[in-house]
Amino acid sequence: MATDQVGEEPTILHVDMDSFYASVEVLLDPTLRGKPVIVGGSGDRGVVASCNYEARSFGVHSAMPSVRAKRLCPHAVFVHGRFDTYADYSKRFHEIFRSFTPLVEGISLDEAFLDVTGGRRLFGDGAEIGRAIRARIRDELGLRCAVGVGRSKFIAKLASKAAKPKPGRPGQGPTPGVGVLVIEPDRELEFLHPLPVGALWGVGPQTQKKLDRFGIVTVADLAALPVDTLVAALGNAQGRHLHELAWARDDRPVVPESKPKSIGHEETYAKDLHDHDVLGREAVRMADAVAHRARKAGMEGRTVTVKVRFHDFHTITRSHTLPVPTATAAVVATVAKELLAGVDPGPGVRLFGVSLSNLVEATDEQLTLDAAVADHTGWDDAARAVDAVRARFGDAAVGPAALVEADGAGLRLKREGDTQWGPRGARGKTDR
DNA sequence: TCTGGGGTCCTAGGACCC
DNA sequence: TCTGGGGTCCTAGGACCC
Repeated sequence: MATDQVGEEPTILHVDMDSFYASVEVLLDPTLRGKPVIVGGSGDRGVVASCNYEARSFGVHSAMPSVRAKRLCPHAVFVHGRFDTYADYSKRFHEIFRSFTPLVEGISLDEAFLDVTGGRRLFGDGAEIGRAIRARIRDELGLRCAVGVGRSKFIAKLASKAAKPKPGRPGQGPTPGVGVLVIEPDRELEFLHPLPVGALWGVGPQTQKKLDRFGIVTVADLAALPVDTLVAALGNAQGRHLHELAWARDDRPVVPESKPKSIGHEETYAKDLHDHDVLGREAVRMADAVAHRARKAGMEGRTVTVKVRFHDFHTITRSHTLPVPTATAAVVATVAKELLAGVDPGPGVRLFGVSLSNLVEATDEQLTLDAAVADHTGWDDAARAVDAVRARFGDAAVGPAALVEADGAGLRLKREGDTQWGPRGARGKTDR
């Protein structure tokens, strides 16, 4: 029994749904079957979030501007994403995953890693589990997926990609994939080294450009480069990481259920905004959404960040860290507006966003305070909550931040002896 | 071609503390 | 003091992923 676990290679699965959002849309509206379907914004500034194989056969792919997708595939059906619905489906196939192992790590709505090392005696080897999962997802949900199996997350992910169908020519169906692909430990390098470097996790367009200068095209080329050279070119963390990956070394564990580190909301506007007041109202709306989601997640955060993207795509962020975490919309909005005061929207703002980070799990006291302030149920409740925080964490926990105070138009954040707190970004740095 | 919205992680400089 | 060095936190930006 013990020998079964000791010295054994882990078995990791990566499950990747086939064109997930678009497939769910076809499922919910069977008249779409057989037609090219594109999920995403259809406006001038929209992009493709997902598309089915009928659309892909015309060269459409995720992240492509919708304007271009329309040109490539004029008869495509555009649908707006219904992310709550996708999340429901995601929950359902996660339940299927969890019937094979508790070690399930979702990396997006449509992808997950499974560590099935402990379940092999019960359910069979990786390939068998992969086939069982595919069959259940097909039979119970009517969806398709590809499964990669390997000794590590990274190999499993590359394997699932290789197991997927390939888009055919326009008007023709896709070439079916193998569905489940197992990469045995002794075949890893054989599988990995011929792939283009861009296949590696963490190699995007910018990194690719840098690697081009060394004449690196394949993973084998990358593996042949000394680590020090790579570190000099890409920095310490990325250089070492990519070198390890190029030799198929990846010991990152499958981690189920991790807490979020930030919660944000942002929007690209159909027409640029130029007006400070309009932006201020947007800040309130976004702060509201962010605070609501934070409370729902049972989290609160100390750092509020605003993000502004100008018409020319130049993007800036301004942030401020509070002494005490919050999940109160009014507080987040106040900080966001203060930060915004140091930004000139004159050139035209195409995107604006608010996010909350430095997250911690909410304490009961803080939630009571938030609720009291947010609902205006009464300052007595708020004061009691503050007292509770003081009693538990000391004066320092609430002293510097003091309270949120109603003042006519809304709420203002008060800090001790502070006449001009707020964006320190206003200390001479330009926005360009 | 003209670039969404949700995130994660890394880097680098400065402040501050011991 | 002609000034060390490490650690941690904050801010801003950038690359990347799905």
